[in-house]
Amino acid sequence: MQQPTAPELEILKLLWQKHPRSAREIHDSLIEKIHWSYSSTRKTLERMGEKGLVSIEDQGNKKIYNARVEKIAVLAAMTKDLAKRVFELDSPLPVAMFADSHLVKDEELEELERLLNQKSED
Amino acid sequence: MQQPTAPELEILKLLWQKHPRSAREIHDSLIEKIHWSYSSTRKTLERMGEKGLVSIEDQGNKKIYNARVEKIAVLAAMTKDLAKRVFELDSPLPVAMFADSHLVKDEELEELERLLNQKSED
DNA sequence: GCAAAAATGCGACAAGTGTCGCACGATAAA
DNA sequence: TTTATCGTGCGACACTTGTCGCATTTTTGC
Repeated sequence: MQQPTAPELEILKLLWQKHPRSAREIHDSLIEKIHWSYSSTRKTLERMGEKGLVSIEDQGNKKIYNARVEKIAVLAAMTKDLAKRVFELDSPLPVAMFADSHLVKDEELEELERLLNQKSED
Repeated sequence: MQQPTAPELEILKLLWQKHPRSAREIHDSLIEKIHWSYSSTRKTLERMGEKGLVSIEDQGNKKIYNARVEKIAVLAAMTKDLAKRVFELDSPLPVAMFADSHLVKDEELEELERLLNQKSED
């Protein structure tokens, strides 16, 4: 799975909270974290579509965006990348570490653990 | 501190093991992990010099390279980036997580912990 | 029905990165 | 000293990413 860049991740976080959303809605929520123009939000969304990170649907003449990658899967992949590529760890990191993240709900911890333990293809 | 890219990190890991080294030596060790040409190793080294990741010294007519950023500092920065940017965690991650990494010696755990606990400037 | 506001479709540009290749001076081996 | 090798200095090119702007088409509030 393609790893999202920093701004892309912020957009995904929004969509994970609630989707679908329009570019305008995403932009308005995003603006607090990323100070850039509406054009930048749109272009980033377009590129995320190309990468498969979001799906783009036409609703009449408007477009609406949905996250196309799963939250826990992305978080797990990024974590495993750090563990493996940076720390060269072979054993999986404990989920406990991330239990405090408000991004991860209790019910999701199990899934995160499962994914963390799963050996990834390099 | 500039975060190293993936290939840059591999080079740093080599230098942290033993430096200074020549471009040739680095390349020969690196080739097992990264399959690219000697030119690529050299260019990457050159760019790392510009970024301040390595220092480049002339020894006679040859050049030798030294890591210019500290191992534990880099590892801590990358870890904190994940915790904060990805998981939006405020409390620091426990060092225990990385105790198994062969990159981190026991004596270094303390320093890593100190750095992990240190709030970073965003 | 029309003008203002919003959404789209694109194109653009600079910076950063991955990845080479080539020409030239320095060195070491024959 | 002549040559084969090695190291260095650069330039180059394609792609990705950050970040916009503009011209058109739609939508919508009088």
